[in-house]
Amino acid sequence: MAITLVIYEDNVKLRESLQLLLNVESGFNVTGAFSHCMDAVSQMYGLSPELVIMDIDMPGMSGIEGVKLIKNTFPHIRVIMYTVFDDDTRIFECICNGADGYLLKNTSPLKLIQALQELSEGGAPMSPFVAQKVFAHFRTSRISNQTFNLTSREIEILESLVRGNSYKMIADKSSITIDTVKKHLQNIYHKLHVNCGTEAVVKALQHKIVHFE
Amino acid sequence: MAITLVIYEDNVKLRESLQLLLNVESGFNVTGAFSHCMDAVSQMYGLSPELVIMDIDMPGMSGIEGVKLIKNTFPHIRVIMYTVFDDDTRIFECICNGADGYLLKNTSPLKLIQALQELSEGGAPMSPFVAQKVFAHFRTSRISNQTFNLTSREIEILESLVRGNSYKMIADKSSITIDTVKKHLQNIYHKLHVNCGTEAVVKALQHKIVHFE
DNA sequence: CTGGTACCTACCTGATTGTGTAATTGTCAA
DNA sequence: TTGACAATTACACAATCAGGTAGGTACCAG
Repeated sequence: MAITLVIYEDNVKLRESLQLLLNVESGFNVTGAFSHCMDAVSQMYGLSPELVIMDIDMPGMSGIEGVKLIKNTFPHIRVIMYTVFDDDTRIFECICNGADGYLLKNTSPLKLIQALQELSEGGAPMSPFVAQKVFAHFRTSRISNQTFNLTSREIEILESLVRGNSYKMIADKSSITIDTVKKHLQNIYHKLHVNCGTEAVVKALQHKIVHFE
Repeated sequence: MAITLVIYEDNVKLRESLQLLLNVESGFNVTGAFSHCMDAVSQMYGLSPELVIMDIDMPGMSGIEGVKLIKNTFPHIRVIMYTVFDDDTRIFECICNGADGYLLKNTSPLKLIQALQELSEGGAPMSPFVAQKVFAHFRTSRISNQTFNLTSREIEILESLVRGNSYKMIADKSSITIDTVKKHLQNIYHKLHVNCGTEAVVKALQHKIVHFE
């Protein structure tokens, strides 16, 4: 069962090369290849491919807009960016717009094929350079939770609170009594310099002591 | 030129399997395999491998601590997590501590080898499930505030709640009675499909209905 | 003008949350 | 071994929160 895909790439030569490469490669079936993504919605509707390869620099509408257009209406279609641009701004904008992968154009044909395979399996293939930037982003956006000196047990309780559990539910999940939960939260509130659960939740999320689901 | 690597994994069978697999595979050379990472610093100093495979659940010191230990002193050594844990907290903590990749233990030997190759080339190999979580982290603002249809008054009340105000304080600030505040919040909870203030706060921040100060 | 919606108020009831004090156990380091 | 600290439990009291019910005003669209 071949994986169907559509290509958006304004460079004719590259577009035709990709099309040829992937159609020769067993396992893929290029059902469409276009020089711009302004008609992406109707094209997705007509072709309903599994994957989309999206260039950024195209006439009329950029691929950054294109990926948003596609993912807003067809969130199940997996879109990978394929571009020469490796700056933070474009990378993060594409990911925020729903891109599922990000390949630089210096990628070898073999790696490209591996990436598309990975993409169809639910992965998020990235060129090494891009992957580094993505990981680096996590390490900078972190205001060490060390400053609050919460114990692991306290973090557990706090996380439970953030997940929307009541004292009673926290008690059950952590196999302790409700009074102990109260005590822990009291200590947590002091350590976080807050006065109630609501504030504690905000602070926990803000300082990434606990993450969104 | 074989890629040198060290394995930290407390399960004897798995550790020996990995060692065997990777030593047979041309291109790799396992120069060390240990059941805990408490002596990682001296081991890194002695063996100076290019890559490290790090389990999380190990006696004494967890791999989460281990990766921090290694990366703090040897930032050039590339460390990939290899674990059964797929929760947000552990994943993000490992990345923040400097992990360069994150593989789940259900990964096939072939994929493992590909991942190690990718790791040594500067990439950040991740299991598909992990990759999705990492990408999802960038997209917290994608769900439109419109979907909840909160009125401006309700957003005002909700924001006040997020800022840590009690019902009474909200009532004062918005110049309404405490009973009205309750009624508004009741409506807000219904619209957000939550059952308490804590959950409402999380949802408000997650979907950027209200922003951090 | 009638219905829908946002907004506001009030009251009642029960559950939950937050604070204080006090005590026990285990671990770890000086 | 003593002291510090994490984790635990308990009880009591006050404050706050959440649900339900029942109304009232104002404004806008059919």
